Amino acid sequence: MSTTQKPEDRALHLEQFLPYRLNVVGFFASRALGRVYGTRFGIGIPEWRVIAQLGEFGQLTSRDIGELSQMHKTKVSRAVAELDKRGLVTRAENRADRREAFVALSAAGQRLYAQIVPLALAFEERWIEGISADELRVFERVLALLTERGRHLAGAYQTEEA
Amino acid sequence: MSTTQKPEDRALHLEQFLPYRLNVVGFFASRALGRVYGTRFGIGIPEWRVIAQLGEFGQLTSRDIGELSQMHKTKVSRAVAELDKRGLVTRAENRADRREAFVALSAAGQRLYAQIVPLALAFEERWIEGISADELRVFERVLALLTERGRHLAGAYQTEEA
DNA sequence: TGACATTAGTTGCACATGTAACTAATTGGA
DNA sequence: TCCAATTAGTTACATGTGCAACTAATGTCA
Repeated sequence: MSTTQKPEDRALHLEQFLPYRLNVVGFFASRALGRVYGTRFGIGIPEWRVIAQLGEFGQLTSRDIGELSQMHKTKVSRAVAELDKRGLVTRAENRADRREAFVALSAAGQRLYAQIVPLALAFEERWIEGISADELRVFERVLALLTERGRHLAGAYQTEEA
Repeated sequence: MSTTQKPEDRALHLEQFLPYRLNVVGFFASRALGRVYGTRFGIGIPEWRVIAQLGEFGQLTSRDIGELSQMHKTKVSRAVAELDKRGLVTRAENRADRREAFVALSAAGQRLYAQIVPLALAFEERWIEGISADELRVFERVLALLTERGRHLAGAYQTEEA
């Protein structure tokens, strides 16, 4: 017998297994942020993502929001409906294509956005504190690559690009 | 007015926002793996984590499994029950402490584990292919740091360490 | 023009999951 | 010894979410 091992014969250690590790850190991120938004503003992650995109881009259709923030269209639909119910967004039918509607932050929504953004940035700041710029650059580059490959390995949602 | 900006006055770009990015990549990881296990073996992520830990450590209580694999005790309970129903694990009461039970892979479970491990490792391999060892080292170190901080920022489950 | 395909968005349904409450067993003092 | 506190594990309940099916509007092509 050979002592050489095919990569596939290596042992598996879950705590070193990259997909597992990424899932865990993503879970922590989501949970920590959800705690910030939830306790102070009473909104969840999907609602936060909608607000963030509208705050950045001003006016979007639900379809756009879903594509930009990687959310299933039903999740977007429900988040927008919830924000509408709370008066944080407005919906205006596109008269050139009456299937879709332009969603935008209301005045109250803009005030909320202005409150959340500093908290979000401070949260991020505290999280990456002490990590060198060089290391962060490498980390973010690898992360972008893994995300792009992951998107394909995962197989897209119906609504995402084919 | 000063032109200097406090960090908190920076604009927010969701697609650059680290918690968001980590959550997205973690979602892709989970979904891609779930596809592999689900289509070929009919098991989900929680079941896979239980199997992985038992394959690695041989015999564990549900409590241990939850701690090692970062899962809520109810998720572990249900996953173990499901695997038990399929005959993939065995449960043996600990006679020294009859509250808990030792869970282990059955013969069928061990065969399944032996089948899954190469697939999981190949999946990981394909995912990180082409990334230099140096970059990966940096990436994993930063990832470990972010995970540890995220664990605290997220606040622990009831069952995790206080 | 008309028929079929496509798209934006919503909703019914089934399922997964966290919280809280629970049972049963054990531990730790007074 | 006895009672309160703790722990392992399960379950009822409410909620979140994806898929499939749906409606309404638009695009396409003959």
